[in-house]
Amino acid sequence: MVKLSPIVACGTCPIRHNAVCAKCDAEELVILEQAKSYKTLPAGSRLAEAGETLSYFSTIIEGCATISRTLEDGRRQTVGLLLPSDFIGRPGRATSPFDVEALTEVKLCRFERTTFEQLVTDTPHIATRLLTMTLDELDAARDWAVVLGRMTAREKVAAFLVSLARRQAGARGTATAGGRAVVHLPLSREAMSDHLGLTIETTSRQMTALRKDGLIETPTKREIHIPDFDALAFEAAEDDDGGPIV
Amino acid sequence: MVKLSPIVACGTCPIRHNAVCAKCDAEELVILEQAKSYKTLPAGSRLAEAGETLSYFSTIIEGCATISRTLEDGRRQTVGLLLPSDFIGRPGRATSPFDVEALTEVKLCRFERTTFEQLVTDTPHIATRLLTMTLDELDAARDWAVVLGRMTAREKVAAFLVSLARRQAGARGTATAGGRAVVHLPLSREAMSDHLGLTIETTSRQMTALRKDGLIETPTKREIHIPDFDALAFEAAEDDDGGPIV
DNA sequence: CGCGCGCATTGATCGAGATCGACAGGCAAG
DNA sequence: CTTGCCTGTCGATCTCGATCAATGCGCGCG
Repeated sequence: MVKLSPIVACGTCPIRHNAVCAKCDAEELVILEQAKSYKTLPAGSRLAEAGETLSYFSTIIEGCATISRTLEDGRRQTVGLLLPSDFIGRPGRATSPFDVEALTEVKLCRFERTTFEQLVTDTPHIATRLLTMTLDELDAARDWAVVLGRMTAREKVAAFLVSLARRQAGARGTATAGGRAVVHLPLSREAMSDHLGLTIETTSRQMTALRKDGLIETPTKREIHIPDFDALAFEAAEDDDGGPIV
Repeated sequence: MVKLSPIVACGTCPIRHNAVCAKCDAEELVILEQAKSYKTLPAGSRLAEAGETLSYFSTIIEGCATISRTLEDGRRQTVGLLLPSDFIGRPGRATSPFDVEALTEVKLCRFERTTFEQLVTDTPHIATRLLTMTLDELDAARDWAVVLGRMTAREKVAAFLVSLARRQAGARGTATAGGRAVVHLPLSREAMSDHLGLTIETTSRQMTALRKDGLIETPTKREIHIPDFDALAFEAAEDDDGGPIV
């Protein structure tokens, strides 16, 4: 029986593989090994284009990418942020209705889409694993809709930093609640604003305001220190369930 | 082999069942028949409360419900709209991070959650079916994030009416594109505003503005006629893929 | 009937965030 | 070094949607 723990270490990749693991199911690994390849792409690469057929599904090993849509008049909204261990691909679907774009250089562990699909068909319990991942993404997307629909600019920025801190802390296995936290911003102010539904000026102003209020420190533009994590989380107007938001 | 078509007619319910069908897999039906029950609940009923354990998963047969979150200070954001044939339940999870509330009287076809979970475990290809549904929900949630993040009040209202018209037309099997369309609003102005991330006043004003511009007609408050569907869709600033948005 | 109540609409005003403009710092090319 | 470009920050002003408030309207009920 395959393990369904959220992070599955694999002999080859340092990061979880979302479907298979050498330790639990050798046969599945064989199927995917022959279709697996590593690839590094520079910042700005289109990992997927809305409507275009994907050749590969991938796990992000390093770097950061966004899922976004651009309207005809240029307005852009990011609807998802992809960090290491996140999966790019929609089992059962060859295309995506959104663009996926690398914000930084990204290292990918790729699988040929058709082979991956075949694996899902042949070993149906893997669909259960993918279902769990998709439900997590759905929760995250809906959480973010609350931020987009009902929060002020200050709350949006705070919520973003808090959620990013949680995800990065989770990846490093360090704790966040209570004390200090450090966030590395893999996004430009523009990319942040696209995610928050704000302009870059407003995002910039809110960052300055949070700094002046002592809620964050900015040694460099891309590095954020959070002296009191709970205080920043309070600014984000979080409700009862303190789960991750991005 | 179970059919994976989007609508699966069942001998008992008039609406698709998302997992089983008498015509394709008798054994699965037996498992669920013993756990199946019909229930009608009045408007305002809580079908699920954030964090509370669900006893049943359900398919909506008639009526309308929302998936929403309420912040401590009272701000509310609807993150999903449930119409007939939609499914309430998260396979593999006993709780939901959001509230599900009936906006109108709803007729449900319910399954005991534990029995349903057992069915998913025992017949793994059903997980594939559920994965497809969840990916659709994810797309819809992200589509709506674009509306919440980057659209004006007028565009939000237009986008909502257009998406509702598409869903209702799809349920009735009537065409929309090109000509007239009729929408029945199952929501109050307040519920609409919660969904759109607006206040009721702004929603109301935009409705009158659309009426004065001849884009909609409002014989009653809950009935909307769309004389030129494409013209309204244009107001919604739709981009390339004209898929459903809610 | 009149009354109260809930929902929707409309008006007047306010303010948060967008917009427009200017400037500073970093950095690569010349 | 200067020049140009890109990103980020900050100021001034405008505007869209929120807020506060009043009115209309349908409906059940005493």
